[in-house]
Order: sequence, then structure tokens, then C-alpha cells
Amino acid sequence: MMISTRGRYALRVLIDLAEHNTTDYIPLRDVADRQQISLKYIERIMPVLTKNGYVTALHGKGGGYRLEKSPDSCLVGDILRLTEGTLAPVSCLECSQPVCPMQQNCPTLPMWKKLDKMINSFFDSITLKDLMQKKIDG
Amino acid sequence: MMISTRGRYALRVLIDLAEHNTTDYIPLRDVADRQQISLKYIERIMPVLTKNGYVTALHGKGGGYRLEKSPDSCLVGDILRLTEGTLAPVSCLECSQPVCPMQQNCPTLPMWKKLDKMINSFFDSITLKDLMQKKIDG
DNA sequence: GTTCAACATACTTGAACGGTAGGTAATATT
DNA sequence: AATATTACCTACCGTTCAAGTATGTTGAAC
Repeated sequence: MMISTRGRYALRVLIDLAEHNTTDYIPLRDVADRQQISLKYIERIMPVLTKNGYVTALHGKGGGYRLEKSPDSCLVGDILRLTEGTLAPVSCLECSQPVCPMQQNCPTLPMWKKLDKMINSFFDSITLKDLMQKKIDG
Repeated sequence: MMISTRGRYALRVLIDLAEHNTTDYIPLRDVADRQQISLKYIERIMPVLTKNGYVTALHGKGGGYRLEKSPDSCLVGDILRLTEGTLAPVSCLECSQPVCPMQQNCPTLPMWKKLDKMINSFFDSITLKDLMQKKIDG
């Protein structure tokens, strides 16, 4: 599996925040209920979105999260890379992995690289707004 | 990770067999040495390629494997689906998984479906011969 | 100062990956 | 016939990761 629940949940939370956008802060409890996602699990994913300016968080009563960017300026690719770490379809392409001994003349490596580029530019061509407007035809 | 060593090794073994193609059978030992792949591990991957007509196997002394199809008739997509089981980039798309409760109006599902199609047709547009001729530009 | 919410840390459970070990079946050579 | 060689089969193993729980601590509003 290339894209885990981390990235998928993050997208759904951001969309949910956008759809219920007010000047108020929205408690994650509400989002989790609507999206049927474990609250405690998604709680651990949110800080990375806060630190990168996608949302602001407010502690305490009346607190919660508020979307800080307009949905049409949020690239799905950026959000996924942030939450997933990498979108590489094979471990050969991850810098964390030890270098493959066959890398120099591996006949398949160019194919993985090309796919990796395809995947990244696919996600970079889609914004949160596109998803909300169901502009993507599966 | 979407594509594990199973599929990647299978491709490399088939290419290796094609590159050393003779009328003889080639012992997997030789391929494993050249490709620096664990013999015992790849041994377990081969039978699915035998059963699907990609290679014929001969037991005993002088035995081994022989490629049965021409490299330009072997689609990378077929080989990967055979060895990996599925190329689905998210678990939502796997029929083995329980159905997602939000599936009906999930705003992200069409995107995953579109990506899935993209990935499958990408691999279906590449043959073993293309890989051997390094026709893919990463 | 109590309540509510974000944030932090540790732990758990299950599955998968990537392999190893040992044995059996089939074929060729001697 | 015996032996060597090779594919094939089954079981096991160690590590990592996904996904989620549990239990707090910090910060803000009332």
C-alpha cells in the first residue's frame, strides 16, 4: 500500500473543516464523528498540519481547528507528502533505504522513477477544492 | 510501499532469462547470483510464472528455467499483478478489505480510482522488451 | 478552578515483508 | 541402481510498520 490512513484521513479532515468553515474553531471531536475516524488517532496527525500552516489550533473551551488556507491553494500532493513522508512506490527510491547494489545498470529503475514522477505530478495537479467539487472522474 | 520485492525480483529474473536466452534451461542459481537475489526467496516466486506460461521449468541436472514468451509480448502490468496480487495504491480499492462506511459520498475515492487506473495502464504500456532496451526515461 | 480541547508519549495488536530451513519430487549422469 | 542436481513445497522467524489505545500534560475560556 502506498498511501496509508494517515494521508487519507488528513485529506478528509481538511475537507471537512473547509465544508464546515465558519469563523469559529471546530473541535476535532466533531470532525471525527462525522468522518467516522478514531479521534485519538487523528489527534496525532493534526500537529504536522498545524506546524505547516494549513490550520490553526486553539486549546480549551471553544477551541478546535480552523482552516487557514483556501481550498484551491492546497495541493493534495503537498498534504500527502507531509503526512506520509514519501509517496515512493518502491523502496529503491527512498533515500532512507540502503542503496541497491544493482542500481547502476538496473533495467527496471527508470520505470520506477518515471512512475514516481507521474504519481507526484498527479497529486500536485489536484487541490482540496477540486475534491470538494468532485471534479475528479474515477 | 506499493510494489514489493516479489514483483520487482520477478521482473529482473525474467529479464535475466531473456538476456541469457539459449535453447538450454538456466538454473535459478545462476540468475540469483547474477542478480544478487536470495535463491530460496525467488524459488518461491517462480511457480506462479511457470503456471501462467511465462517460463517452463525442468527438474534435475541440466534443468532450470526457460522463457516461453517473447519479451515484447510480456506486459509488465500482467507480471506485477500476478506476483503482487494487486497494484491498488490504497486499501479502499482492495476487494479483500471491508467496505469503507463512507464510500458512498467520500470526496477522495474518485481520486484513488483514477490513480489506480493510471498506474495499471502505465504498467500495461510497458513490455519486458522495452525494459531491456532501456526505452523508459526516468 | 473547573472544564474543555490540543498536544505528547508510551504501549498494543496484527499483518506484512523478506527471508531461512528442511524436506520432497523429478530428471540427467555415472 | 545410485547419485547428483534442480525445481517445488511447507513451515517457521525476525523485523518493521500500520492503526489504534491509554494515559497523561499543557493551554485557554468561563
